[in-house]
Amino acid sequence: MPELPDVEVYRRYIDSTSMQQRIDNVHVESPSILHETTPQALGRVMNNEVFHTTSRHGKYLFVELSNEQWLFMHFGMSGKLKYFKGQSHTPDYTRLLISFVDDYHLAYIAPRKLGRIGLTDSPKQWVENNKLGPDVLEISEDDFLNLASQRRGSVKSWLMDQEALAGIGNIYSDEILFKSHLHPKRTVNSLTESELKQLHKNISKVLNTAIDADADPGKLPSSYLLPHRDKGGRCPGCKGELALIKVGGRTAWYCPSCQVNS
DNA sequence: AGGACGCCCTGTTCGC
DNA sequence: TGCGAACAGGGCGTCC
Repeated sequence: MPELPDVEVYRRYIDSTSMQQRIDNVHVESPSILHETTPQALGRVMNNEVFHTTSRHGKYLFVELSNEQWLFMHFGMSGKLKYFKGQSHTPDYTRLLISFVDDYHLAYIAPRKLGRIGLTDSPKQWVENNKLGPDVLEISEDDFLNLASQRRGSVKSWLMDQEALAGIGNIYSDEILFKSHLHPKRTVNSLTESELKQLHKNISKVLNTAIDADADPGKLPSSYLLPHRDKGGRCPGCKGELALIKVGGRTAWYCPSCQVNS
């Protein structure tokens, strides 16, 4: 589930818990989550350093160490973080445990080991090498319109394509399309300029609202789709039953009355 | 280019 | 009740 809002909440969590503490151990429980590095290299680079700054691009979280190397984390479908005291309290499914002095720890938890973790000396370069599109909260209206003009296919697939726009996943694409009254299968080239401008505004509104709600769907306004996005769920607007289709191999929930494919 | 699919991985939910 | 199948989610690779 971790999409841009979740990752931004994790970034702030690290900022408020884990900065400026000497790292005295790095334990990799599941080496398969490492991307182009090894447990030994991770330990060598991180031991005796401290976290300096954090940043985020799309669904990727970057943490700068005091030696100017960066740790990056991606959370796959089930990843999260937990900061705690006392190693005996290590959560289940901890795949990476970063231990600070005085028995404080930061756990990277991922029941489904689909996330990945690695090192880079430049987040900017890393984003380029991995062909990530612009962070979707940073993109201007003009650039958004320009990107749309180069795109065909369904609007939902476009929003979720990390090479096109970085940060939106399945859950929040549904929410953004609901707020924009757009059917998930509407083609990008069929969208009017005014629909695109509205879509661009709604991306920021929805994602920022989610961040303010700690990326907890239960804390979102009941006028949002997500609290109702389940079997038997009803549209908070017209009260009609929500529908379920596959778009790009993903489950898309939408309101067939409020989001018409025309 | 983009859609359809399978795969990764595992806890949870569904169907018989 | 109990079992296995299907599903969820993000990303990547392959085929068309």
